[in-house]
Amino acid sequence: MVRKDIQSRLENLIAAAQPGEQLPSEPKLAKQLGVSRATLREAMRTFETRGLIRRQQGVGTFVTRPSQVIESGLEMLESIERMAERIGLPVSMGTVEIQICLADDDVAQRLQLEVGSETLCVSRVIWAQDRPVAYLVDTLPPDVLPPERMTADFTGSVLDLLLKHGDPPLGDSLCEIAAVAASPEVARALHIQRGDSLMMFKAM
Amino acid sequence: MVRKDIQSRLENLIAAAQPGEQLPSEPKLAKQLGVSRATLREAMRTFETRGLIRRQQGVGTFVTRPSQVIESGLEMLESIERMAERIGLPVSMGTVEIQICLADDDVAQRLQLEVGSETLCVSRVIWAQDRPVAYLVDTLPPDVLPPERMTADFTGSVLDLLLKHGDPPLGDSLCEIAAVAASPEVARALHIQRGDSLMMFKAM
DNA sequence: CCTGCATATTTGTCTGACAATTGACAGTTA
DNA sequence: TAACTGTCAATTGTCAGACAAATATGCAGG
Repeated sequence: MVRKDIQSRLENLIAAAQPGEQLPSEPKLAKQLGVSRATLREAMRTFETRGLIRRQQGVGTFVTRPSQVIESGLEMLESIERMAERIGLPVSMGTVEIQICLADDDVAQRLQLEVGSETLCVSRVIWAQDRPVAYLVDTLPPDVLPPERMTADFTGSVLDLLLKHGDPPLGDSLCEIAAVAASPEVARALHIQRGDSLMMFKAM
Repeated sequence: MVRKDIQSRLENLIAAAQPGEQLPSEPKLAKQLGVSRATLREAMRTFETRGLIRRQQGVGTFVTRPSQVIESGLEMLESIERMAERIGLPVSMGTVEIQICLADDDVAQRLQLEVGSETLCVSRVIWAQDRPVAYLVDTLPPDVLPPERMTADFTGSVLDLLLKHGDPPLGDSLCEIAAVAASPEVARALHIQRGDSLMMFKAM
């Protein structure tokens, strides 16, 4: 249980460090923790995978700002952009895909439409610091929003748009999230492993 | 760009493998990919961190993709813990509340029970770093689990309990998450403002 | 059938070395 | 002076081989 030990010690070290701070070099850290450099590197690799540190050859290892995904849990309804703005994270939207979908059974019932009627499906990937953080699918009844407004300059979230247009969103809006296996298309868009479980947001 | 290369190749290899399948041993894989074992291990460590593989000393490396749609509801809790773990956030469970609820229309239909029959409702708050991130409600048919086992020492997740008792997870478990306004009781438990929007997990 | 026990296999860790990249600094030149 | 260049040190990335630890497997003996 050597690696796990130094992993927790490293965790504390990283947690105590300021964002952007440079960690000691690997040989120093390895000697300081009493493990070989290989073991230290494997532990460091986990933190790099988790996005806690950034390593650059010839420069050093630096502590990055911890992701705030968890904290978003309660304010999920708040737009991701707002959240990112609050914490100062650069967020960009990836490929925006707008399709006309036919309402299936479930959608039709929730939106009080007829099965097979046309709905507006807006799907997009949201990036934060070169990492995909969300794959968002919005299903809208076509009369809520004219499509030309979307295609024009669509930078905000659907929620923002709805708020801007004065529609009462909170009354009967429903957000359903399901853990689904990433389809090949989604996996490619997100650069994640196909089959990875991810959260799918179905907001109506 | 050696590690990244073999990382993508490994990604394909893992994606093509069946869940539970054993990968070739590290020396073989390293030779096959043309890298040293240390480099291979660092790449493998990333997959282990992401939960795609499981390694056991003396046994081997196995692909552990939980692509089962079953237990999707219970998986949600696991994904929260895993997500938090990936970011390095300590997650704990708050007040566990167990009630006998009467199945309403929706619940009865999903669990294939009669409307009004008794069900076991387990609700609890999940904390991550002193912040409530989820309010989770599990509804179980009463014959799945005797209540006295719950009240005794309930520290793990429902999933742990079910697995421990050897009960096969129901084939059509469902997880529904809705954004609801916090009721006064919930608001008090969460120490948030009444009326705040939060995510409610309904797992069956 | 079961119980030890030796053995092979596999992952975990260590050691030392070299390669690749980058930043800093002194030296050179227009 | 300002810009460019080459050298050097520091740091991460990769490599090779070895041994330790854990586990499964087959075998002998009860």
